[in-house]
Amino acid sequence: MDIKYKMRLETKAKIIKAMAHPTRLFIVEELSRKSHCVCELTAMIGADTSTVSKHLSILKAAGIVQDEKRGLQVWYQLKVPCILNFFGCIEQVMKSKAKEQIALMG
Amino acid sequence: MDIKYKMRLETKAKIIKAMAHPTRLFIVEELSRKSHCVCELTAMIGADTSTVSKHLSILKAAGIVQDEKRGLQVWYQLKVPCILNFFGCIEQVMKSKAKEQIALMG
DNA sequence: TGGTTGTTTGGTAATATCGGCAAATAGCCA
DNA sequence: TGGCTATTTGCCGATATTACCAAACAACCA
Repeated sequence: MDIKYKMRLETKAKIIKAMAHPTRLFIVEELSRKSHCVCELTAMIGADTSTVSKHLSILKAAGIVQDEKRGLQVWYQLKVPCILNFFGCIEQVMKSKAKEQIALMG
Repeated sequence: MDIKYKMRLETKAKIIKAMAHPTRLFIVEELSRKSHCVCELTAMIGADTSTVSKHLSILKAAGIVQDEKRGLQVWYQLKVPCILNFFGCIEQVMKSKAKEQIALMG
């Protein structure tokens, strides 16, 4: 495991970690449908504005979303739609786990 | 955001979080090539056996890998190959970020 | 310019994650 | 059975993440 490969793994892990939070997952799913301003997302999530803003900055730093200032508001949009393909796989993991649960009970 | 959807998001986040670590990412990549026992992975990673074992148990709990006892050794294999599709997207994010860096430098 | 609204940043306390050591456990073999 | 090897579990200090409040910033408008 050379240093270069190690750094690559760390970079990848950071990007994945950016999505490893329920709120940020929600944001990504919502932005996959359409762009939203921080105020809209805050209303949907029901947390403090600063909390939502920080989640967005994490997603932005990871390169997953991008922002654009429009007057007073800041609008966010999904930058990498391929992220969505991934969700299908996650669902598959969930289904597989559910099946095992049932098998264990049967 | 009803409670059921919230729980679903938390479950998904847990699965993603399981991969959001360089060592666990390495394990997933290695297991995508072939099965390995804990001892092999430990040698490749160069950390304490207990540390590697814990990473494996996190991946197992998430439903990403499965284990099988063979004598003294425990062999792990990737359970959900679709996870690999995701890595392509992560690389895309990395490339997009790299491009921006270059653009910024002019 | 001063006030208002939308967003980000700084500080802080609660909680979670991580890695290594030591001890426990499991399976093999003499 | 006792010893040996491979793995897991318990514990603990160090570090990271999270959410909220308060304060700072930015852009608009009267």
